[in-house]
Amino acid sequence: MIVRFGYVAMSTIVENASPSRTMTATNFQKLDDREAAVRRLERIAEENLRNTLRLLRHNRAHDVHLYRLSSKLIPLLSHELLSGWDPFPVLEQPFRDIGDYAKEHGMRLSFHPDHFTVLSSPREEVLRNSYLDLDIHVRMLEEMGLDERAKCNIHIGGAYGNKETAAARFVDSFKRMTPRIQRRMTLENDDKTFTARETLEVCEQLGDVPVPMVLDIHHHQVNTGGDLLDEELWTRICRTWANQRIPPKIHASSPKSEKDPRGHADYVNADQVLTFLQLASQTGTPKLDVMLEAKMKDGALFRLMDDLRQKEGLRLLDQATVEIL
DNA sequence: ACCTGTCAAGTCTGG
DNA sequence: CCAGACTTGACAGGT
Repeated sequence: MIVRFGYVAMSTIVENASPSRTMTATNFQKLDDREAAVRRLERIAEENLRNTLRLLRHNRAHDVHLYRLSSKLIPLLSHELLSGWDPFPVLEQPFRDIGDYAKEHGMRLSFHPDHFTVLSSPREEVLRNSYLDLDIHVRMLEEMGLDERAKCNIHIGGAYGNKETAAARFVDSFKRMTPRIQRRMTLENDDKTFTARETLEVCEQLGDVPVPMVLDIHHHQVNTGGDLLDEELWTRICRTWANQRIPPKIHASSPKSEKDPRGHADYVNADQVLTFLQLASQTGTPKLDVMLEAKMKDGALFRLMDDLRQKEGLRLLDQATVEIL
């Protein structure tokens, strides 16, 4: 089994390369000249996109083929203060540059809209904003010229006292979206509410619109729902990735401490990751992508590779890829 | 240069 | 019904 590793949004190695610079809404309002303020937002967005491209070059130099884009590339986009603002024409070239580079080097890019995107919400306004947010994320992938293999990953959302009705509401809200958005989505189990099996069941319920599931092995560890992560569960998860033209993806991170097991540690424990990789390899998974969610970002990735180098039963293919033997 | 409280957005808990 | 926690990188304003 071939396993590629990636990291999220920012680098702890490349300096001054934030893809998430922003401006607060209060500060935007303080500026007298609205036109100038809007141009400043556009400059920040350009800089975020330029830094994203810098990070992709860094990734290329270190064989990292997997990267999650920052959701904060364009500050205050979709904020009501900026209704009517369309920054995309100005940002056309920087978006395309990112997409071109990613395609040229076979990189897998994704987004993870944050926890304000909640399709299980009973509140109409929350749902409407969630739709808008997803639309924007998909729009950015389209501006990059990336095909449907570039996904947006979200959680099921809140339970509101009744997980079953919440899940049903999620399914309903999901089905109301256009195929254009639906085909870009993946669903991930969370650390408090929807377990791996429950998330998988939602994916399976959406059957006619195939929605792959991203398994987060750390979330599963702190929210098992009593289920064992075994070959059967993994095989079912893999089935959601059939016909996607991309390998299944998982998220990996380690508990911050015993006191805060849900928090993310600086680095990732190699043995825990390896245990899962061996399970996946045994089920006959040919390829797997692993997104690391550690505080030290790419620093954690390279440390993990160093740690894996010492282990039996695998070999390093390059700086960010291993083969499980 | 460095430190601290605050930030657009949601949900859950506890008072 | 409302305040605070949760969680995170970055701002904003202070020293």
